[in-house]
Amino acid sequence: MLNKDLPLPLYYQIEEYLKRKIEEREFGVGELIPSERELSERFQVSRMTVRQAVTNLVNAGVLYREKGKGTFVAERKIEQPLKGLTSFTEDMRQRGMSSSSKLIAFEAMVAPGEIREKLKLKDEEEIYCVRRIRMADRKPMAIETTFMPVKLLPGLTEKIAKGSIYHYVEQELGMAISHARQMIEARAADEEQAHLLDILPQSPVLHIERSSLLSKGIPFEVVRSTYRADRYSFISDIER
Amino acid sequence: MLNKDLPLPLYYQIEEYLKRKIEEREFGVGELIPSERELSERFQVSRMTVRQAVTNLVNAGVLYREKGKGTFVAERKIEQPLKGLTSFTEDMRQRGMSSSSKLIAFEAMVAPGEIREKLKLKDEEEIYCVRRIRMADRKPMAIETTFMPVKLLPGLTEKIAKGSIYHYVEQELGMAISHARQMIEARAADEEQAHLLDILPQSPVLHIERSSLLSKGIPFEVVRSTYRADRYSFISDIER
DNA sequence: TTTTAGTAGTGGTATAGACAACTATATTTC
DNA sequence: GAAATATAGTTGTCTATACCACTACTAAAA
Repeated sequence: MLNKDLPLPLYYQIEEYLKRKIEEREFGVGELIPSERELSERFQVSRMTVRQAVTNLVNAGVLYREKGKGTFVAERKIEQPLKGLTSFTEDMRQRGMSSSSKLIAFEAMVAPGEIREKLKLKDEEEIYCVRRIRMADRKPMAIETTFMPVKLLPGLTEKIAKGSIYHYVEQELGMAISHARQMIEARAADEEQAHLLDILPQSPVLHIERSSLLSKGIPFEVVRSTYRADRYSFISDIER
Repeated sequence: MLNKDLPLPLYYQIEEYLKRKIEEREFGVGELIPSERELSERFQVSRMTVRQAVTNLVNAGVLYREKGKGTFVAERKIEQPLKGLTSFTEDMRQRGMSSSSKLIAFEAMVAPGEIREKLKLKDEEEIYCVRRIRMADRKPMAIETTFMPVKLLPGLTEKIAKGSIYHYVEQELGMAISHARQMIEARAADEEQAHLLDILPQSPVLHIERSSLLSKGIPFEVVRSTYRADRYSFISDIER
């Protein structure tokens, strides 16, 4: 069942096995999975190795344990995983819509005070300011303004900014965004926003400001977005 | 340093030790903590036990590891922890405001179709419907309508509904809400909402619908809230 | 019939060791 | 001096075992 020659850890292969069985409904929601001792016997690994696999899935919310009884398959939280930390591109894809962008501003500038503080930059340090209209199914969905330190994105070009910056950062630069804080407000659209989003002035809009950090807590970006309320709702899962 | 007679696991005592040292700035942000072997030597426990403690703190985001180098103290994510899953009462307390409620409806009724589906109830099953105006610093902040299965809250009274239902559920009934899904939208206030919130009709409001589950995935409540946009913004932390 | 005690099975905690993969530094070799 | 090589220290993975606490069931005792 397991391949000891593969460069993949055994506990990881066991995780994949368990997830597959759950996916295939062989282990149904609320049901017991085989005991740790039985799995270690079946896969010919030590119980500690099985335990590492099961513990990871418990932490991920896929399984839960009850002392003296066994380990059970947890209720699925999600129809779509709907990870909170996704790019606009990915967000729209998950919602089953096509996405595109219209770049309306792309410049490097000295960071204004408020942004400088949030990105923890020194005085005079430069940032990119990228302003885009985000389209879903070819209709305006949001206005998005992104501020990022120039020093973190040496090779950023206008061409990249027209697509997915997240994709560039993760695939090309190999950096990973680890967490973010968001503030969500309801506002009334001003004249400019209404014009760009093709709605009436004073229409309700969802305003989101997100500050994202790379691993080790390095501030990466501040994003201010204004979404059409009639086309967008923000969904999040909350734990504990 | 550790007490082997205490009914507390050794790994837990090591977790507390490490968190204390970080709190006291003895292990500063970004600095190396002692290696796993050194800690196991110091506390006279096996390395696996130290590893369990460190792994838990890595999962909690307090530490991060780098292979071949060591384990480091992570940047603090939070000024206030700002847990997502809090009651209105707790939410306002964290924001430094006093909270109170005005009960405007409290009744048991057969669940309408939409709510029945979300709470996974059988036909004809009854729910409580609690409608409250939520006040912060004595001014209206939100209108909140809560739907809960009667069978889960046998002793719910109007008196309790005037205060914190979450407090009653957790402290008196001993049930714990484990996770929730929220949908957040921007809307324009209708006549009734505007009147209850003391704002002008068509003012922007934040509409939040939350579905909460107890452990093991039992649906507990559906809450629909309408917040004054000029007084409230929704803040959340997102991982990975 | 009811209660009590036993027993087998579960996850929870902990040990002592082993080797692999990776990083940084020092040493040797060219 | 520069490059290749050792080596010491780190986390990553894994083993084989042990005993504890808890649950569910069974068998014996009241």
